[in-house]
Amino acid sequence: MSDTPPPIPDAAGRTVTLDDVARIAKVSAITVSRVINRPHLVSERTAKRVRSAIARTGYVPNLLAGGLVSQRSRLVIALVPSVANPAFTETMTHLGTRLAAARYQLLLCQSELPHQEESTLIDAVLSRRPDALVLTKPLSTPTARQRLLARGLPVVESWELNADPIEALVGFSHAAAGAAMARHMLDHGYQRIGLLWSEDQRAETRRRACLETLIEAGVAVGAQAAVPVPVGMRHGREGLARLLEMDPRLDAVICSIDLLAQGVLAEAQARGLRVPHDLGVLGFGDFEFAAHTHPRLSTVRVDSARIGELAADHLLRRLEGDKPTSLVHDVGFELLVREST
Amino acid sequence: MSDTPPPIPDAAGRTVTLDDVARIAKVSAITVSRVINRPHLVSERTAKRVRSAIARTGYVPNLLAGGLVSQRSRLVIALVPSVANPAFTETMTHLGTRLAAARYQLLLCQSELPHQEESTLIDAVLSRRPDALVLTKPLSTPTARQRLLARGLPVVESWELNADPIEALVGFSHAAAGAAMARHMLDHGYQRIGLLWSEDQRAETRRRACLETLIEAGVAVGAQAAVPVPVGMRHGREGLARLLEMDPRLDAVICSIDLLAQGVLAEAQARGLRVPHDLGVLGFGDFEFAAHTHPRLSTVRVDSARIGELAADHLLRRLEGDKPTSLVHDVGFELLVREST
DNA sequence: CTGTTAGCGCTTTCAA
DNA sequence: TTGAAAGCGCTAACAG
Repeated sequence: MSDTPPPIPDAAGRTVTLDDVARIAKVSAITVSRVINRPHLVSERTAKRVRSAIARTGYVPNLLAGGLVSQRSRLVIALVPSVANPAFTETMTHLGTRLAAARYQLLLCQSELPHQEESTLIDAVLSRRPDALVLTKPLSTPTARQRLLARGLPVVESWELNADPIEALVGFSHAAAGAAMARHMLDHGYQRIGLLWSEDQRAETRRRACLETLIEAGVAVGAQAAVPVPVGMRHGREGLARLLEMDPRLDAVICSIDLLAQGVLAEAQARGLRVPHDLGVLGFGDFEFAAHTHPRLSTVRVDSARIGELAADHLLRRLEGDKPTSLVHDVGFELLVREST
Repeated sequence: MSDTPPPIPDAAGRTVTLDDVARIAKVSAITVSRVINRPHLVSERTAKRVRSAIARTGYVPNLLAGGLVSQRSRLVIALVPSVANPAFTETMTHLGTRLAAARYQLLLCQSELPHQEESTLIDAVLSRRPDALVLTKPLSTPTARQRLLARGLPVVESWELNADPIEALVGFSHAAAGAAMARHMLDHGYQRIGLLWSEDQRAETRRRACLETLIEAGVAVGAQAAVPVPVGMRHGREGLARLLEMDPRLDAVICSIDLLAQGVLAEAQARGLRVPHDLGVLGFGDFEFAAHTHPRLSTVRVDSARIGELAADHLLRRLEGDKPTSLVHDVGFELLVREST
């Protein structure tokens, strides 16, 4: 059992500190600190000795202490409604990757757990003293907003393009997307359109714009149904059933999100309705599966990865000391016409 | 604009500290601390004054400082491969909810970002001094394991039931699940079975057991194909195509995960194969969509939520000072026979 | 029930 | 290139 080097925690059970390492390497504590954080300030000879001491002791820096004195935690916290929402995964992957490359750690906080109030949650997050925050939706509580403003913390709000960002905004116009969805259906000549929508603020913005465009064009909106979040395929199936009950002659359904569209596809199939011949189906989000359903789903693509990258870039610029330049970046969206419309 | 009370950060731009609050409330710092952390030790009269001072100043505690001295961060970090994997969402929601109820904050760390080495990642996580860790898969690096062991940190490994846990293990036997999947197909009389599998260690464990059971029963495994992670529906569609090329007479396909099975369903449909008549399809995971595909997908259900609850319970017990009782909890699994087999 | 003292582990600042 | 002193903001331990 001597092939793995012995662990050497401290002689007692005490956790190893910078001073312990310093003593072993016969240097001062600050030198050890420099080897870890600013190695270019230390001679290679000394650094080597220190690194060996770190390895032998299994020293792991205490960022609580480091962050307390330096006022930098190298921590970025991102709020996501829940990890169940596939919309944000690409954003988070790219955000995390880019931040990690700059030695910042991204940690995710689920914001839509039961009994969580927004301003309490923000306080809990701020109490960790992150260097920056990423929000996947804008704050609705004024006090929470003020906390961030007061602190001058770098913040990126994302997946939206509302009027009044705290500091930076990376997203797209949900209203424009909703209108584009309507126009697409209009172009394809659909006449009796049903709307299947999730009870979510952003989805609601898309729905309104969509409905307005449809009405302006004089097209009948035969039926509308709302489903609770978090949505699943189940709501898509049940939703189509409800819609068809309200108006059996629907020739198309627009869905607030691909998950619903997928359910609609399944329900249509179960009822022997041919898509797109008997029923056109349009989704939103371009989730991975959308390109591989049968028939393949027409949808709206949002560049989730790019949102993450832009957020990271802004944050990194801010963290390098740049002034809080207010940024509003529209990443746009793209209507993907596949086989379901 | 005077309906929202004025913010009052510090007179200067300095962030508000405990001492500031104490001065305003005319009490000592420790009393403010008590109002926040152990309110039962403070008279209601004093507490009231303090709370009002907190509210007026917008004070947000600094947990870096608090954690440094108290050696408790009230932070639990969970490692998830990536937020893209729906298997863990229920686990994380329930874990987070239960921990929050006990005043612990759960933060998620993505462990499968590019350029992330396991032991480096663990060190980065440990440097935040969390009070506990939850792993969605066991550590493979011996040094990382040792770090945790040495630190005596409460740790739950989950979604597995391997031989040698660091401390606690909540999961199920992937081998048993694989065998059960095979037996199910056998019971239904399938004769030429294809295996579509993702390149993932746990999936591989299930595949082996599945294959073994099939072979023991003397059933032909006509074809096998592996797909890279992260898997998507796309791999399911392409996978069935490859499988059918290898053996056009396949009468069933077992998939390592529901996402693949969903793709197989779509591809079968696109080719005019009727499920389950022409082709039986079995998935794993019982993701939300599985019950709502057409036909509904037979699969293996794992109680993801319960894993999170059990993990939380163990951690909470440990954090209340209990000895590191080694726990191995088998949550089992359930074969859900729906319409695709 | 409230306060005083000391110090957690680290980095900043200044000096050599 | 290295080090000494000071202190970040908070809570444990003890005293009153």
